[in-house]
Amino acid sequence: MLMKLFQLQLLKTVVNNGLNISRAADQHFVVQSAVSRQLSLLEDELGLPLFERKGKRLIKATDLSLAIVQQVDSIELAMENIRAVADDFRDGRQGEIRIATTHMQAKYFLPPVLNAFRQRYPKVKVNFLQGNPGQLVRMLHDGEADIAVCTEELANDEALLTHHCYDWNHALILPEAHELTEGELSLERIAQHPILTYVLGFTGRSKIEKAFADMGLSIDTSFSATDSDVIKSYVKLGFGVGIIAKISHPNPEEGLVLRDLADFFPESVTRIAYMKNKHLKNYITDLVELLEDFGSRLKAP
Amino acid sequence: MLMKLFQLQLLKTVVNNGLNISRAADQHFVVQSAVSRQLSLLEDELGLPLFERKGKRLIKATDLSLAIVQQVDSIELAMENIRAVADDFRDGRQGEIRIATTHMQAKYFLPPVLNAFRQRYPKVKVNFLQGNPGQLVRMLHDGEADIAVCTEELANDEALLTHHCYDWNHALILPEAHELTEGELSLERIAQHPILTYVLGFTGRSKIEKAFADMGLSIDTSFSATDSDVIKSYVKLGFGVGIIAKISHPNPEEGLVLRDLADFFPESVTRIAYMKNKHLKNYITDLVELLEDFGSRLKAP
DNA sequence: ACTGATTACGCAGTACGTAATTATA
DNA sequence: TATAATTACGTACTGCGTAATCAGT
Repeated sequence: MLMKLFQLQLLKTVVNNGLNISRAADQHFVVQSAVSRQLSLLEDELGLPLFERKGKRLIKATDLSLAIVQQVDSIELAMENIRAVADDFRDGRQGEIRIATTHMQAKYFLPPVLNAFRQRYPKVKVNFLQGNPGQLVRMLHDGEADIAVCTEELANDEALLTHHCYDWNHALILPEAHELTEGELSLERIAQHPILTYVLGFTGRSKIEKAFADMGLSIDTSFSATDSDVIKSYVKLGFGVGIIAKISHPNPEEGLVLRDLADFFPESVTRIAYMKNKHLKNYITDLVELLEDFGSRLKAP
Repeated sequence: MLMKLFQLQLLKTVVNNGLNISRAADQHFVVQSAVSRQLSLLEDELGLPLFERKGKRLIKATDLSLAIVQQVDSIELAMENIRAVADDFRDGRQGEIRIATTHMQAKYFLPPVLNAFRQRYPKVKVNFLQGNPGQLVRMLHDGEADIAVCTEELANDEALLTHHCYDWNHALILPEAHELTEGELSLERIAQHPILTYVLGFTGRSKIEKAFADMGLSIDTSFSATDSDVIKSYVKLGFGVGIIAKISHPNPEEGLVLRDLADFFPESVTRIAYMKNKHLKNYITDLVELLEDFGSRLKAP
């Protein structure tokens, strides 16, 4: 086991920085020559090249390098786990939690949950990382976030463990006095108006598309946002009718009318996810439980 | 990440050697004081004790230590994987393979498979590690073996990946001129004789016990062995009737009679197993395929 | 010319070994 | 008294930084 962990980490950083040794050196707070030397030593020990070179320029990472980088990920995770366990034992009531989530969850679902959490763990720092579901998954993989809360994508990733949180439905949000505020609703009627909803990859957008397509209806979705509030604002301004998560309009609001669309789109499921092999600090485990509790209580009256 | 890998490995060795620092030091080819110092430094860094001490004696590993040891396992696996991948790239046609298996597989199923394997990879060294199924699983976990081939236990272990290999049945092995060589067989008739079969935990022994118990029959199993050959020898000497895997008596043999017992005991399944996160060298992957091929061909005439 | 990788050399810090010290069984 | 862990001290080695060199764009 002469192979040093630091050498492996350097390799990872080089590979993840476009094969630029200088940049990698900066990130590890050492000079280029040091990195160059360590990588040479590693190559010597393995008896194989880590890069395809053109003179002194690195052209391409070998398959070996890529395989090593994967293993380094797992090693670094284990190292972080050790630190996390130690933190738990030192003082399980303080620390930090990084929650990757979407705007909708952060604004409409999480506030009461985090309020309860904060009462139990007043010393834990809570950080939000926002992004689309694809980005959230990446954040988990890269160790930038501890847990993710969102609606799509999470279920299909082998490396993730997920918990069910809550089910929700879409709703129509209309300007006051819009013709759709009256009478029986139908996808046909809705399709005749410009539709304001979430950007692709977000909070159930795919289900909306599909429902209209299945009925052979084409819709005008020239306006989309990641964010229910933005959608509501433009609905108010008369840009069209909004389709948003029902829970993102909890209270009646001046100038807006909400109508349920549960009959037209399938239920969406919000889930909690984290990396399978990651050690969850005790307060994170507790937060996951809180999320499940609050989630299941949403259904009940 | 000041935490050094070597420190963590020392900790693991100490924990796995009854908290004896001196012994751990020997295993790593350093002196006691060095280990003692490194562990102190690790404790300082983590800010927590790794052991409960009574004066200068180590009494007990803390939960923290145990958690660390787990993570170290995963780190060491990753390191070995890196070496394995490198070996593959250097020369994928040579190396070593350590097969953990039982006597029955080693003697009656594996020979033709390994013959085929040897022709493809003449330079690969093949090592057998024999043991009972429980030991085989431990060998996989501890990295002493690359793959295991056996009948029981393998299916329930979360950390293992398994492949189906082949199904087999039990058979009765009798001395010539035994009364059971004639007439219709039944568990009742068999139960009237002393039964020679495998020791507990082996090759379907549990299924034998159960079949008799389900019929309310008690059997005399005062003699048992891990090994079909031993059983056969004693059957020949008139110690009783043998129940063995049918495939461990492929050819007629002077003084012995074989009768099928497929109707009385459920089929047993032989499986191939290896650690989920382990990198399999290409020739190991090939061997697994060979095992599956030969296994599936057993059924066909 | 300039960016970026490799090689050469002196220096500092880390970790080992020897040995003395302390504590338990 | 014997075994085993901790502490003290001198030494060797590993790996950094500075700087010079070399190779592409």
